[in-house]
Amino acid sequence: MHQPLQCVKILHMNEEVGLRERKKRERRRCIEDAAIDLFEDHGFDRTTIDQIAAAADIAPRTFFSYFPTKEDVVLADYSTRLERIIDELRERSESEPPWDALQASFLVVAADYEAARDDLVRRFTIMAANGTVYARSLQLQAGWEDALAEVLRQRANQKTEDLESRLLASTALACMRSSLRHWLLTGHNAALPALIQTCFGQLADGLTHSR
Amino acid sequence: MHQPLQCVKILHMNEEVGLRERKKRERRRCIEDAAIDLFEDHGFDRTTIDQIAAAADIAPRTFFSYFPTKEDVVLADYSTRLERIIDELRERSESEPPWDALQASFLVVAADYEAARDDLVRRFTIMAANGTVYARSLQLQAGWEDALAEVLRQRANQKTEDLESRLLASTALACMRSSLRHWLLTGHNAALPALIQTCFGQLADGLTHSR
DNA sequence: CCAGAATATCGCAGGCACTGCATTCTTGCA
DNA sequence: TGCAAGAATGCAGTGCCTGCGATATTCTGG
Repeated sequence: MHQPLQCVKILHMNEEVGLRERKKRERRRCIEDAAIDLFEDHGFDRTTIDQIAAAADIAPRTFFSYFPTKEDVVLADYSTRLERIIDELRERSESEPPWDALQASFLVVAADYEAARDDLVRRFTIMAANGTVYARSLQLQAGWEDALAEVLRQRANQKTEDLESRLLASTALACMRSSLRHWLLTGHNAALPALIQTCFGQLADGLTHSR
Repeated sequence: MHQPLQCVKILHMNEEVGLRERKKRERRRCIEDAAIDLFEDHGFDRTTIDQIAAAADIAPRTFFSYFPTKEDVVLADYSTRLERIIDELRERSESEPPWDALQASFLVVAADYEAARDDLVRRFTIMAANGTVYARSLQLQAGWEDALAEVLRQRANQKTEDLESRLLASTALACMRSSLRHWLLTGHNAALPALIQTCFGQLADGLTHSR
């Protein structure tokens, strides 16, 4: 119904990236860079919105039209990556076992993590050092857990919220967090996808035979 | 006052519960009750510290000598329960497989949850309805995950932080959250320990054969 | 029982994140 | 070019949270 119309609109926007849209993206990036520099130099807590605004050459009020909270500057495109996992999962065959589908979906995005390695390490380092930033990231992950569980529920033709889908989504995210943490702590030299695969594999085989 | 001096002294020496300590606990409980009533009636966001203080008959400033943040009133004794899981895990034989030990430790505390059912349901309901409270609970859980992983690491005689211990701790907490959520959504009629056992069992057997 | 030590409560001033609203400026389009 | 949409800004205000100094309460040793 609205599908054709939407396509036209999207195409139109992609062809002509107006000055307005371009400036908005530039400024957003500018705020991110300025903020992350300040966070690294003086710490997250000791950096104020006013300081970020000054460094990014915007009015303090303007900051909040780009990011809802100070924490979200660090997480920024975090959300788009996780949304991609969900898209990936939706496109996979329903005949595939749910855990396999989850693993495959996470691995696709994990490969991208390697590409933007340095930038991600900076952000994750700030996140690991500050409780409120980490709390915010967990809060966002809770939202994605809901979305993941919902997709899994539909795949299994469950009518109501079921424990199994929730558990699968929750453990998948646990795999991701554990892998990311280990990746950071070990100097992010190992391949992230391999770590994730290890975690998913462990849970696939069962934890009774662990160790 | 009405009691003989000797009794007071004996009580003090044996239990160390002076008037000071007793009043502190009473007031803490009083603040919790007042706050939770207000949260239920007007919502967490629409309740201010000043309102809580007025209802609990204390100065607003005093609130923060009992709770570090507004969110923590809802979570209150949450932390002591999770600490008990860690104590339980420490006392278990090291020959026991880690996942079995984790399951047993969580089940012990889950039984207590049933005892304080109504109070917990009130708190969890507020938590489920408010993002910042849930975020705070996840932040606290992250701390317990660290502690759990550390105990598991020592059990396995690992020298440095290892991926396996972290994954075990993380998935165990995922089991707990999933179970609690399902318990709440289904009208908290089912036995919580049974739900937790289901989750742990699923992961013990392996997720490849899921569904 | 009573001073002084230890500790709790309280009031005050202030910092900072975040919001709503009204105004001004920039950009897109006819 | 002129007008409508949207972005940036300034301002005033709310509310959480903190440090500090003053006051009140409880504990302890004599």
